[in-house]
Amino acid sequence: MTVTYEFPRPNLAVDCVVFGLDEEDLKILLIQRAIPPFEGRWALPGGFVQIDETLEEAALRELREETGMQDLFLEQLYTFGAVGRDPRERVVSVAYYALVNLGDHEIEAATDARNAAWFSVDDLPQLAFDHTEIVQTALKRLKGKVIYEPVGFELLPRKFTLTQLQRMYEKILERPIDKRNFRKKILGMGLLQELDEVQVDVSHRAARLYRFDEKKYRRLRQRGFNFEI
Amino acid sequence: MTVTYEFPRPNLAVDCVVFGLDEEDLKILLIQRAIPPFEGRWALPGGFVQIDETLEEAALRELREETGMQDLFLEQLYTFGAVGRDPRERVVSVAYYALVNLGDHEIEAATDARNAAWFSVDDLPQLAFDHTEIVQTALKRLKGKVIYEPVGFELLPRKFTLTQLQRMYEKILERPIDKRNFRKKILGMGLLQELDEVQVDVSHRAARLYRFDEKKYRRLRQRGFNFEI
DNA sequence: TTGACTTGGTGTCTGTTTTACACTATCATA
DNA sequence: TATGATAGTGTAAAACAGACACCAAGTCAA
Repeated sequence: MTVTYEFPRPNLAVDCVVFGLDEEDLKILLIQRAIPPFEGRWALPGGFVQIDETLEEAALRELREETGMQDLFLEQLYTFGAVGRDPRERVVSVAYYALVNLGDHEIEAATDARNAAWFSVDDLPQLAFDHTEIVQTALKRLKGKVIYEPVGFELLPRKFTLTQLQRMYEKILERPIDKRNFRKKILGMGLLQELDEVQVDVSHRAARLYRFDEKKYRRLRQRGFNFEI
Repeated sequence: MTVTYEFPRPNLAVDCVVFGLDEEDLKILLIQRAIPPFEGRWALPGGFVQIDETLEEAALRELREETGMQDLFLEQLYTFGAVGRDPRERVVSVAYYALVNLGDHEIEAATDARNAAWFSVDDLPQLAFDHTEIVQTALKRLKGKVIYEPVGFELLPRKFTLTQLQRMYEKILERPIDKRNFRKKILGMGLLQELDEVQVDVSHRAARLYRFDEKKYRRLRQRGFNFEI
């Protein structure tokens, strides 16, 4: 099955920057390419957009096919259209990004991918295509976004401690935050629900657990509340 | 000359939201379509991306061809990829936006456009395709951006009064701003160069003229200075 | 069982920023 | 020379941001 057009068209692709967080680092999900070009090289999960699916559908499909990941919230990042970014032919790629909790998702390599794995953002391998630039753009955007929207909760497990939350902000913003000021501010926003539970299996005083109260968030957001950190 | 591909491909387009400002209103540049679909309907300037040009080059070319506008700074806005957004066939469109001073640019309708004209953003005609959605997205972005970057100067003539500057912020942000606080803040940033000139031909006390000092802006920006309004 | 270690949890003070607010100055024109 | 239009200016109060240090609770090992 082939198609004929009057003028040549760029091929249209999507790429996904999926962020995760563990105790150590902010991480990104990469796949190892099983086919040329850049066979064997690590790359962002992604692929070509089919004629009858939206861009976001394409991104979700490729993520599922290549990494087994499902049900995540994608946000559009930027569209990369440099003429030589793919050595085969003209490819324009719409990049998306997502935040996930590492524990919630089992990854599994599949179609077109030899392997899928998490890499610390400050220790990435050499990437295929212009994917290093895409990752840089995503990091910048995440950093910019986390300041004025409580967006990072998706990186944490549903129940978390204030210290975990603070570490997350410190990792994304790449600067230390004062513990007392942070707690004052974040509790003052009224977005956290204090639970009657504490950490278990820790070899020191157990910290209280909290969870993100999405209802309160939506209420406050509607009123134009300011979530700056 | 035709081309044949193994799989169908979306057609790739660009669209431009060009903002301008006059004494009355924030405006947007529209063209009246000379060809179907939506013949005669007003639409954003834009068109298909050629195989050997970048997205931004395509946007600049279309602007020049359709409106005569040249030499403007485009910033990528968002990529619109809904499946039925163009009635003819699948078209994915990368939207750009720009700010210009109305006085600096003569517009002239050309290729594919019957006419080109400025429309007040709160009195737009019915637009072709999903262009109303694109305009809404651009307005939201402009509003978000103007708060933390001194971006609006491009909307004003090179020499302007503080009142003109304040009116611009009020029009974009859609809220009144206190005159004294505004002046304190904006002068405190050190981005404005006070000129030895005042308005002429006004039937009241003439206001001092200022201009935007791009050098100072770049210096401050490098140091991570905060330009919040 | 006690002491050392680890992380949790808390309040105050100070300087800065933001906001609210009203009158005089200058110029043109009638 | 009076009127009308816009320019230009300062202060006080409140809110916010940032710096800073110690005790509490639990685990573990001697």
